[in-house]
Amino acid sequence: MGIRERKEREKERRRQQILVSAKRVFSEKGFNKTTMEDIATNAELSPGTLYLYFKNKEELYASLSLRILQYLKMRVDHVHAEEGLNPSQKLDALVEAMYDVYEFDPLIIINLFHLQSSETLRNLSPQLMLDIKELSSKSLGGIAQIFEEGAKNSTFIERHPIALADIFWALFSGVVLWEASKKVIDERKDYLKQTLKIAFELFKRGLENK
Amino acid sequence: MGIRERKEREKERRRQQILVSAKRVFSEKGFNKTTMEDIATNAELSPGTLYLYFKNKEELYASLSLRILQYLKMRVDHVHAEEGLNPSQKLDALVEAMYDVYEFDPLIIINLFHLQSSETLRNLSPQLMLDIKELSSKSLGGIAQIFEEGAKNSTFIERHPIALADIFWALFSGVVLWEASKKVIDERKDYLKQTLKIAFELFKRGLENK
Amino acid sequence: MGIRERKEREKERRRQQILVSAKRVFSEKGFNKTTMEDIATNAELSPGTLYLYFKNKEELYASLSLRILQYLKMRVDHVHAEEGLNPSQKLDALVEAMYDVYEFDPLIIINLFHLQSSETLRNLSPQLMLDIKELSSKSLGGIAQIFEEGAKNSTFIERHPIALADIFWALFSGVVLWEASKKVIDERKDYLKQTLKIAFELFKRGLENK
Amino acid sequence: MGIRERKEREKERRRQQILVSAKRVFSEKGFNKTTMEDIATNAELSPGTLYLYFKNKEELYASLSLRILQYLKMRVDHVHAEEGLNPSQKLDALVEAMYDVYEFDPLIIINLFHLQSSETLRNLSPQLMLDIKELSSKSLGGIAQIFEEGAKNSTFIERHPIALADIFWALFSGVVLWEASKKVIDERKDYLKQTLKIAFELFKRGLENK
DNA sequence: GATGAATGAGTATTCATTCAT
DNA sequence: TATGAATGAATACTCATTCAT
Repeated sequence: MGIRERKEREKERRRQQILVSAKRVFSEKGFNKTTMEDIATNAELSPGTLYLYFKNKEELYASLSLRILQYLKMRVDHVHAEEGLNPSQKLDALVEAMYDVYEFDPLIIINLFHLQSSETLRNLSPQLMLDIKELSSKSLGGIAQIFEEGAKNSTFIERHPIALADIFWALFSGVVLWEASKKVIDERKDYLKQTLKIAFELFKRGLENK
Repeated sequence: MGIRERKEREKERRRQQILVSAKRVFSEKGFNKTTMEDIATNAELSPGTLYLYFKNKEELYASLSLRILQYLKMRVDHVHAEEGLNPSQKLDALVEAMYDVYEFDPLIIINLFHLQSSETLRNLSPQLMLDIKELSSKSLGGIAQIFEEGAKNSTFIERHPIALADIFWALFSGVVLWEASKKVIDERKDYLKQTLKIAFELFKRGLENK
Repeated sequence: MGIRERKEREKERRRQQILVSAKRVFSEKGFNKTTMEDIATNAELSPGTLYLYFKNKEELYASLSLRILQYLKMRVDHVHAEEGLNPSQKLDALVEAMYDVYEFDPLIIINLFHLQSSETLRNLSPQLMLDIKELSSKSLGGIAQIFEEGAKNSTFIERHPIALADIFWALFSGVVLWEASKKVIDERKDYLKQTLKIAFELFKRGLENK
Repeated sequence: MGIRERKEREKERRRQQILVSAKRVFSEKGFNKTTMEDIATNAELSPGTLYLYFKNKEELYASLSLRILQYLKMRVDHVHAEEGLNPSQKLDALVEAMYDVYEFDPLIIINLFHLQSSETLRNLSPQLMLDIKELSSKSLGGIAQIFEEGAKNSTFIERHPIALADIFWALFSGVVLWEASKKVIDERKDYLKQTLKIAFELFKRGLENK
C-alpha cells in the first residue's frame, strides 16, 4: 500500500466518522436545529475540519441520503442476485429489504425529502448530485425490473414498471413519514411496522393478476 | 349588520389575505427561507401587522395546514353525503376528491409534514393544535368508514379500517412528495397525475375481495 | 360652573385615572417592561387615548415623579406651618414625613433616578421639566431652611444648608434603594424601616452641636 | 509559559477589552440605549464575538458591577490590613477608599441598582450571581467589622453593625446618585465631592460616642 | 374626544463559514 | 492537515406612536 493510498484511506475513514456523527445529531434535532458545531463536537473534531471534507452543511446532509441510497441499491441488487426466485418471491424479498432500509436509518429517511428544496440543490456539488441521481435511478430501475419480469410471465398486471417502482417507494416512504408525524401528534405507540405490513400486502394483491 | 359584526368580518378578511400571501411565499421558498417580511411585503402589510393575526411564524405556517385539512374534511363529508353510493363507488369518489385536494394546494401539502417537528408543536397555541388534531382525526375517520362499510358487505377485505385510512393517505402524500422531489432532480414534467391514478387503482385492486 | 370649567375638571380626572394606572403597572414591571398598552388596559382606555393626555411614555413616567415631589413639598410645608416647633423638633417631624413619603409610593421612588438619563430629559416637555425642577428645588429649600434655623440658634452645626438638604434626601433615597435591591438579592425581609430609623438617628446626632 | 496558559491569558485580555468598551458605552448611553453593536464597534470587534465571552447583554452589564465590587472589596481589605489603626482611623481610611471607588467608576455605580430587577437576575448565570452576592456580602462584612470594633472599645455607639454598613453604603451611593441626577437637571458643576465629604463627616459624628 | 388597527424602525442573538496559526 | 476564534449577515418579534374613523 503506497503512502498516497494510505492517506486516501485515512481520509475516507475521517469522512465516515463525520457522517456517523452527522447522522446521530441530525436524527435527533433535525436539519435546522443542528449546528455544525454540534456535529463537530460529536465527532470530536473542530468545526473548521468539517469543511475540509464537506463543502457546506447542505452537502453534509445530502451525503447522508447518499448512504441510504447506497444501502437501498445494495439490497435491491441482492434480491436480483439470489437464484431461483420468481417475481412474486422477489417482491417478497424486496419488502423484507425495505424493513431493513427503514431500520438502517429510521429517522433520516426524511432526508430524502429535504433534497427537493431547490435552495438545497443549488448548494450541492455537481458530483454529489450526479451520484444521488444515479443511485436513485438505478435502485428504482432494479425495483422496476421485478415488476417487468412479473408482467412478462403474467404474475403481475401490466403497468409502466417505472411508475410501479415509484409507487412502491412512495408507499413505503409515505407510510414511514405519516406514521412518524402521527407519533408526535397523537402520542400513539409504534403502530408503524404493522401498517407497513398491510400496505405492502395490499400493494402486492393489487399487483397480482387474478 | 352591526358594527361589531362588520369588524369581525373585516378581521377575517385580513386573516385570509395574510394566509393567501403566506401560502404563495412559503410554497415558493419553503419555511426556512421565507421571512416574515417576505410575507408582509407580499400581503402589502407591515411585518408588525402579521403578529396581530398570528402568534408567530410557526402558527402562521400551521394555519395553512388547517386550511388543507378543512378542505379535505369537507370533501370526505361530501362523499358520505352523496346518496345511493356503495362502498366501491364511494372509494372512487374519494379518489376523485384527492385529486382536488392536490390541486387545492399542490406544494403546501408538504406542510403537513412540517408539523411533526416537536419544536414546531411547542410554539403552536393549544387551540390551533386541537383544531388540527380534530380535523385530521375526523377526516381519517371518514375515510376509514368507507373501508369499514366495504368490509361489512364483503366488497373489501377485512383489515383494520383506521390502518387502511392511514395507508390511503400515506400513499397519496407519498406519491405527491416523491414525484415533487423527482421533478426537481430529474426536471421531468408532470407525470404525477398518472402515477397517482395507477397508485389508487392498485390500492383498490388490493382491497377488493376477489 | 361653566361648561369650559366642567370640561377642564373632567380632563383632569382622566389624567389622574391614567396616572393611577401607570403607577400601578410601572411599580409592578418597571419602566422598560411596561408597555403603553398595559397601562391603557389597566386604565380601561385605548392606547391612543393616553397620548391625548401625555406626550409620550417618558413624560407619563416623569409625571409620576411630579406627584411624589408634590407630596413631598406639601409635607415639608406642613412642617414649617406647625407652630411652636424648634429646629430639632422640626427635623423630627421631617423624618416622620419621610416615612410617609416612602409609604406614599415605596416602589416608584426609583422613578426619581430615572430622570437622570439625559435621553429621558430630552423627551420631556419644558413645562414638565420646569415643574419638576421647581418642586424639587422648593422642597429641598424647605428642608435646608430647617438646618439653617438650627445653625442660627446653635442647635445644629454650621454647614451649607443646601448641601445638608441634599445629604438628607440622598440618605433617605439611598437607604430605600439599597434595601430594595437587597431584598431581591438576599430575599431578606423588610429590614428597611429599622435601617431608615438608625440612619436618621445617626444623621441627627451628627448634626447636633455637642 | 505553556501554550494553554498563553491562550488563557489572551482570552482574559479580550474579556477585559470588551469590559472596558462596555463600561465606556453603558456609561454614556445607559443600559437600554446601548446596543451590543455599539459595544462591539467600540471594542473593534464584531457583535458575535461579544457572545463568545458573555452570555448576553445583561451578563455583560452585570460583569461591570462585579469589577466595582472587586475593587471595593480590595480596598476594604486594605483598610483592615494596615497596622496600628484604631477604629476611628479605619473609618477615615474607609472614607478615603470610597472616594477612590467613586473615581474608579463614577457613572457605572448606577449599575449596582440595575441588578435589583428580577428580570435581570433571571438572565444571569448562577456563577456570576454567586460571585456578586459573595463580594457584596464580604465587602459589607468588612465595613461592618469596623463599626463592631469601634463599639467594642467604645469609640462608636452600639448599633447593629450590618445595619451601619448598609447605611454607610447607602449614604455613599445615595449621594453619588442624587448628585449625578442633579447635574443633569441643574447643570451644576461638580459639587459632589464636597457633599460626600460633609456626608461622611456627619456620619462619623453621629457614630461617635460623645 | 376616543378608538384601536396598523405601522415600521429597532435589536439581541445565532451560526455557517473563513482563515491565520 | 487541523484548529477554533472571529466574523457579520440575517431575522423574528416588539411596541411606542400615529391617524382614519
